[in-house]
Amino acid sequence: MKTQLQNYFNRHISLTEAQFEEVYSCFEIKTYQKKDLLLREGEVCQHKYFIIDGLIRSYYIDDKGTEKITQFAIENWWVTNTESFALQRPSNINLQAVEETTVLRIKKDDLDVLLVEIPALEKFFRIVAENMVIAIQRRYGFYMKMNSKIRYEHFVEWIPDFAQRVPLYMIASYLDITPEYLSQLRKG
Amino acid sequence: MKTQLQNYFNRHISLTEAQFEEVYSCFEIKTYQKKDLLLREGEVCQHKYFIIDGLIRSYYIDDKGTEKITQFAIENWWVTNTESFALQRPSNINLQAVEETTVLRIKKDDLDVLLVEIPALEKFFRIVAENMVIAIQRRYGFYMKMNSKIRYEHFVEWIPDFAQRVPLYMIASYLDITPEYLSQLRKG
DNA sequence: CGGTCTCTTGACGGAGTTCAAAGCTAGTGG
DNA sequence: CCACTAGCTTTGAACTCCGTCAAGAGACCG
Repeated sequence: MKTQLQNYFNRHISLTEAQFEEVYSCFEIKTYQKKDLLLREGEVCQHKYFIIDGLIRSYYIDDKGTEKITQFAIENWWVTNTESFALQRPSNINLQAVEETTVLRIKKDDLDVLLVEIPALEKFFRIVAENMVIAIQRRYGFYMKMNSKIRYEHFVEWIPDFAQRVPLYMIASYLDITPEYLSQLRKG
Repeated sequence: MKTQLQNYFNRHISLTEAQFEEVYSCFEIKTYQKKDLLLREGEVCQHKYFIIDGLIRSYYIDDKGTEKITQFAIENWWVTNTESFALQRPSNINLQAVEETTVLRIKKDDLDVLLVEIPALEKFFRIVAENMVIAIQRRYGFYMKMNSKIRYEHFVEWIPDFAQRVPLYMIASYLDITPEYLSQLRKG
């Protein structure tokens, strides 16, 4: 658990043992049961979460009362609602555990202090943010180019892991297809 | 021009006069004519651009040979192809001046050096990257929720500036509508 | 003026949604 | 170990939004 986080930091920056200890001491271990909410729509997001094990989804409820999934995240991913966290505004999405999920989480206040004390962390989170930009752009780029069928095939092929662990109707929602139409696609 | 950049830095961090001079000395002034390319598909993106004046679009050509616009940027915005720049991979998009455009640009190599010498810049670009995440998520979030008509109305109302300076068919492309259908929408 | 770039019109077709209903499946309690 | 229920997936028919194609009308520029 501790080494899992440490390995992640070491991918991008090098912290001394003492520095990492200081960082780690700011994190809190939390386990969420299936369907527990990490963040509720309307609340201000106070944490960044590093997923040790499990699966988180980010979703909102549209005008018609339908759940719309905007993101999945698994082991070794960072999750938060960037907008709510950075600007300290009410969140427009929910974060929910799809499975039983264990995370290391850090409070915004603690992170702000750490960023001042250990400037290398600025670089770390800059890179994390840039990678997020790249990931989001890739996703929506692909998304706009391809039709539903190809989106689904790509999803299954590219992240088979998710296809196993997540019910179909959630995949449909994430791909912005109705479950009914996805059903059609899987037939033919 | 110099103060325009300085003001932008000061929004997020405070640099001493000497530090800013060092930073500024790494930037180069460039003016592009209408239709000039700042970055061509297939090239590796070597610069971040800060727009002093003008209007840039980011686009690619799809399978059918149609231009697809993924982004507009104007005065006081940063532009680059994040993926190509950060990972030093061939770009999948073009950056082009829609009007005559003046920018301050910085090379990746020079920026990398600056980031080491002036760690405050790490914070600056972390925030810029986070803001980009927020902007992209807002855009595509809105995008997925709303139909073409509302997307167009929102675009005109929200950024009337662009609606003035950019031909309709580019707006259509950006909103992922055909020019023909946009024409329909504007009628009714 | 002639050409190129931009915007509009209308007929048609297709991808994907909606609605209503039924079939499956797995977990739960008796 | 069976029965029941809630959660998940499938079906099919009607409908809608939006793209495609082909053509024409302005508008701007040399």
